[in-house]
Amino acid sequence: MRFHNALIPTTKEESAQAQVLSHKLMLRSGMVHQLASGVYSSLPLAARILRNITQVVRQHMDAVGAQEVILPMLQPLQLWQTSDRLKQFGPLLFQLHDRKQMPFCLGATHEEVITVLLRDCLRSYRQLPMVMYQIQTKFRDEIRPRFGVMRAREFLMKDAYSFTLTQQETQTIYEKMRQAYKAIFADCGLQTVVVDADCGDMGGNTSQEFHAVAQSGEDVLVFCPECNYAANQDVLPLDGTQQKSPNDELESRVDVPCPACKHPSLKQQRGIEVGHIFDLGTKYSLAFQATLQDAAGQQVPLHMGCYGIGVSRMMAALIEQRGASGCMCWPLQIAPFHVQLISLGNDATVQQAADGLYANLMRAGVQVLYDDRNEQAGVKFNDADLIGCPLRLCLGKRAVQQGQVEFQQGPDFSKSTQIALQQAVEHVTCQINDHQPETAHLK
RNA sequence: CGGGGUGUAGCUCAGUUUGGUAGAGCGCUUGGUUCGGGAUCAAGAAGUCGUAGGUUCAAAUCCUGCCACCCCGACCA
Repeated sequence: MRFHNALIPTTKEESAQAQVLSHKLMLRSGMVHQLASGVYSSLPLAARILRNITQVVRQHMDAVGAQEVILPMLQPLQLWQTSDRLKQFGPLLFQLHDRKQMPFCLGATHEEVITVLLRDCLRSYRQLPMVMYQIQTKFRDEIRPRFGVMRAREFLMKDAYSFTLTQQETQTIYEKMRQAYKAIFADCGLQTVVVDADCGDMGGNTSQEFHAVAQSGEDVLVFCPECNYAANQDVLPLDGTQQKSPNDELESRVDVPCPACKHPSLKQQRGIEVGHIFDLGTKYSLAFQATLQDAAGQQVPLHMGCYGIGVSRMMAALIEQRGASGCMCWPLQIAPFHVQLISLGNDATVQQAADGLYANLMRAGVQVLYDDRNEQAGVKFNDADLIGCPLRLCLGKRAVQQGQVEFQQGPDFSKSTQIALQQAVEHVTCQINDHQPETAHLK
């Protein structure tokens, strides 16, 4: 993509609206544009990043045998009455009416829809287990949208639902999904931890959350320094005197005994919830009479699990973990472009060389953002820092005369190496092909 | 929903106290000099001052209602 006619409206000044790093950086780098509170357009950079994240998600979901579907965003409100969720979830739903005054809502989540679908379409228990997933926009009229796409009213989510005949089978799939989730976050270069969580409005028995550890996180997590107990602080019984939030420090502690090993205090950290998995039990299958005959000829309600990933929130979480004021470096597999190619000055030979290199990179299948604008070096470098492509190629007059190009690799762009112009494409493709997804630390 | 704050050019803001014909910087357009970390000179375009009503000879400025957005709390991926 050539920069001069790309929709990448970077800005020198910071928006007054943004408070957290990821929001500031997304606005400054021209990734997103706010249309209303909690409602954002994704510009080309963000769209490409989201596409890359969803690609990783699809790979892992397909690998565990989940089947991709597309469920309706428009849902009859009646479904939510049937599942008895209208009371708790009602205010969160965007509700509307069709021309006959039938009440509808925009999909905030899809347990009801998927249960009805599988109830009507499953023929035999022999088809089980079955796992369905979709990647779709969700609508929630959040009490308080904030921090840009971090808590938006319209956001991109991957939601999956599993159906089995027994609780044990659900447990097996739950564990498979847990492993898949770890792999997804690791492949995306996001450092996450898994903690025990509250089931909330979803209902069901067990649930665990995946958190990207970050100081700007909205959740407080607790960890036992002795055993491997880890939980969202919400599930701990705290009295008013105990310190609820870990102030400004990255880590702090709370004097509550570990529920697992009775160690007298727990470590606290903040996290951004990027994934949540639930064992739903039979709550929805009972409500919608989603049953099948088992081998003994008995009608039994299906056991369900559900598994969500906040795709657009992951994008923000990556910036929180990897960004700094005015600069970012995306993991190669998620980056909007592999390479940012920068031509410096308006010398004709430089431009010619850069045009040629751009064409060759494109031909080799490299995703490249070519800054072909007639701008000062400083402008181009600053924009490159903001956009955060992990590889950078820089062509100046001196280098071109010597048949060389400057190569840089994030996150430390202060170092650079000179490589022969002729070898540049090969060098870059090697970097891309040899790249191993960064393995994030997992608990 | 309660508490706090902000709405003036595409963006960041001044001007509001004390009413008197709309300002700056950045960005944008045209031309010149520059060209490896947001350069510079000259000329220019751009605003129903969130919105509706009121007070007044006169309102961005004073009064009332409404709306939007941001921040602090309960909710969630």
